[in-house]
Amino acid sequence: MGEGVEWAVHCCLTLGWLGDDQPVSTARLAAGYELPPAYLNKQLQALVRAGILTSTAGARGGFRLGRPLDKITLLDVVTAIEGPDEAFQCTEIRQRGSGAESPARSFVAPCAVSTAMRKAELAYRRALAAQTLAEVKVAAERHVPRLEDSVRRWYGRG
Amino acid sequence: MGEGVEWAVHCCLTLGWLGDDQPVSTARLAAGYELPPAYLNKQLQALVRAGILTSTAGARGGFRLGRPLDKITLLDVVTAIEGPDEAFQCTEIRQRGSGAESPARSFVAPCAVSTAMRKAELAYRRALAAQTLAEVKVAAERHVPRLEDSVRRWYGRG
DNA sequence: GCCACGCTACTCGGATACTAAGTGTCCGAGTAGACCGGG
DNA sequence: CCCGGTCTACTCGGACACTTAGTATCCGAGTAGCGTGGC
Repeated sequence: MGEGVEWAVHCCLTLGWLGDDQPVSTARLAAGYELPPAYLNKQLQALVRAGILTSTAGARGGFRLGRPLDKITLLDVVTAIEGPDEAFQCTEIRQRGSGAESPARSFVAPCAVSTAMRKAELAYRRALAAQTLAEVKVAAERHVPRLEDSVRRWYGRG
Repeated sequence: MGEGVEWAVHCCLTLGWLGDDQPVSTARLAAGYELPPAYLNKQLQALVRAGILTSTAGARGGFRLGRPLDKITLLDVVTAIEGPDEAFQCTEIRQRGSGAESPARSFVAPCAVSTAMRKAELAYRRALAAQTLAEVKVAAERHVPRLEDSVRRWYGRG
């Protein structure tokens, strides 16, 4: 999994702490985590395409949350960055070679291996979808007191 | 996720159908699924290193199951092929930049993002560990009747 | 006829190229605000 | 003093290099069985 996911989640949380009053530019977000600005911008563009963020161009432009954090799940972010298709891709190798002798039943019977892998991946996606960014934000604040104030202060009170 | 996982699972199932009487070479397994033999051999080597398979060199050599299929989980195969480390790697970007002002608490407080992602990935691994290759084999036989006979016949009765 | 030796064919195993996805960077299009001149 | 136009600075957005992981291949080390020669 690419590291863009980590960047995206942290940036969304930061946007949540700073509030939607005014957009935050890529440069400031990148400076906050010491990330390459241009590449971070690429990831944020993916979030915009997914509707998680909204972007405003021009001077004093930047990124804003597209909807409140409790309406954004971890699955939304992962899907936006990593793409919609799941990790395990069944290439139907069972139909090649020895399985080729019976082409008739090839398309009706599901691949047992694929089914088993999909079951696990579904559990993964369910666990991701069950967690909203609002919950993650609360957990972070619970671990570190005064976190929101600290962030707002660092970014120049948002 | 690499396609080697699919190859590995199918090969293990085939070895289960053929029985452990005599080892099966890479060439025959590769011919059964029309896969590149040398590369498949590489994946099988990974399974041997993980203890899932045992290899015997020399003429009439090949691969055998290291233990019965009901003692091999999907997680075992995935870990053997993809490696032990999990997909999401926390690089602790929260400590860089804005978070650097408080280095003291950096190592005590866990990263909320990492915790959330790990929770999902744990669900994934649990779902993988809950399924043994024996169960997958039974499922495949349920979908396609006479499957074992068909496989044994294609491989020259094992 | 039986046994020991050597030989060949076959297999795994790791070292070596090739390809694609992920990572990182740069430059152009567009906009909002600021500055300046005129009324 | 107020308003409109222009101009600049800043931002997003996509197009262009670079690096690492994954894919594919080849060749060497080692072994089991078979053939051959000797006893």
